[in-house]
Amino acid sequence: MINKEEFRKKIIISSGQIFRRFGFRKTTMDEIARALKIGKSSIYYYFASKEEIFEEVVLYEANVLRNELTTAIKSVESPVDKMRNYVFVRMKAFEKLANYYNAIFDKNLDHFDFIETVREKYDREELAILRLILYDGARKKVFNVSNSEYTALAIQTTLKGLEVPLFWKKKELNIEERLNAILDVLFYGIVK
Amino acid sequence: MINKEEFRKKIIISSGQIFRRFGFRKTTMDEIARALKIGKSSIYYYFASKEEIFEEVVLYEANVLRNELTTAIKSVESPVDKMRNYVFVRMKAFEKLANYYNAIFDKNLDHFDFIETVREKYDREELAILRLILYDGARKKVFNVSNSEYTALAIQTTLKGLEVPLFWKKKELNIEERLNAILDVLFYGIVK
DNA sequence: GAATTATCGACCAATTCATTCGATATTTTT
DNA sequence: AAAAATATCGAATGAATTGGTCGATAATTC
Repeated sequence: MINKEEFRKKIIISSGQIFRRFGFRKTTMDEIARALKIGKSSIYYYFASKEEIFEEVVLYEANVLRNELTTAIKSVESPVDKMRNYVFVRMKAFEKLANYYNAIFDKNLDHFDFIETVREKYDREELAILRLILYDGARKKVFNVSNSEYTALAIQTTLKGLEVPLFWKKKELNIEERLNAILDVLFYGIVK
Repeated sequence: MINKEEFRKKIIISSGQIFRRFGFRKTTMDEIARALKIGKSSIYYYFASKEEIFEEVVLYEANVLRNELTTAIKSVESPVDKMRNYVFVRMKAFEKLANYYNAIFDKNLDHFDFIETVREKYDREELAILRLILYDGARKKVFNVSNSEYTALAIQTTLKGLEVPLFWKKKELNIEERLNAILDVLFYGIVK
């Protein structure tokens, strides 16, 4: 009916929801199998281990976010709108990310470096995107930035600042109400 | 510093958060102890078993909801406002209840009857409250109900209808957006 | 009908977990 | 300050859970 690769993806998506909800340790292979209505041993035909599934879930989820952000940027023309959209979507994504942080920090620390690598890569990409938007905006004289590199770093840091509560309380953030305030602060002094 | 009964309550509140988040099975005594910064064995000085803690958590949480609802009713005068407040608070409470349903259904089915008893009691009380408000409103001629008993049952059934999704998907309901619609439907044909 | 692909039940070793228990602090009472 | 009562904990345990293996056997493809 469907090929192996597709079924792997099916497992990734399904188990992703469980990992997100319960974290790595508290998610059992039995649960993953039950959710897919297959035998537990069948999973090992597609994946070598629980860890492998989890790592692919993280990778997959990172890609989903990447795509959402790319779409958000492409859907508008002006650099100002691009930046606004990016920040908006990225902030909305935190609510989902919150659950992944639980899953990740719950994990045995042995393979923590894998997550770190994924995150570092994501951060580098983000920085490049921000830099590009800012640079373009400066060129078109809608942004008032002298050094796109530094401003990109500043914006990213603000964005990261929103994540900090996730490390402390395992609750969703109330992004909605802060959204406009933060957007204003971010753009104050940048937009001409 | 504080007496035994107070410390029991502390345990109930603290472990309640964990139960709510992970369910009965996935909550460990170690976690409960760690959250309270005490040794695992110390818990058994206050409670006989994990089950006992859980049951008291359910009881406690039911009381919290009870109080919230009572306050919501007492804070206003007219029967119409009372009814509106009750329905509103009860609906808002679902978001919290959603987590408890997870905790409860996750539990071994052996002691399911305990939960059922608690719920039945709660339902009876709710019915009495609704009936009282309706009866009072009818007497004051602000409600157009001929049989408070039946109307109370109808309203409770609608309220319960909102819970059904909790049995299927383990997600919070988006109460907010349905709120006004449902309030309108509920009161349509009742308020004079 | 042989070869390949996919699924599964039964099993295992390792770990996790709730609970027990004796020892020892800490506080209260006498 | 001794005795009694209250409170805390580390270590141990037996039972249950869990990630993973393996051989058998379907189901599908060639």
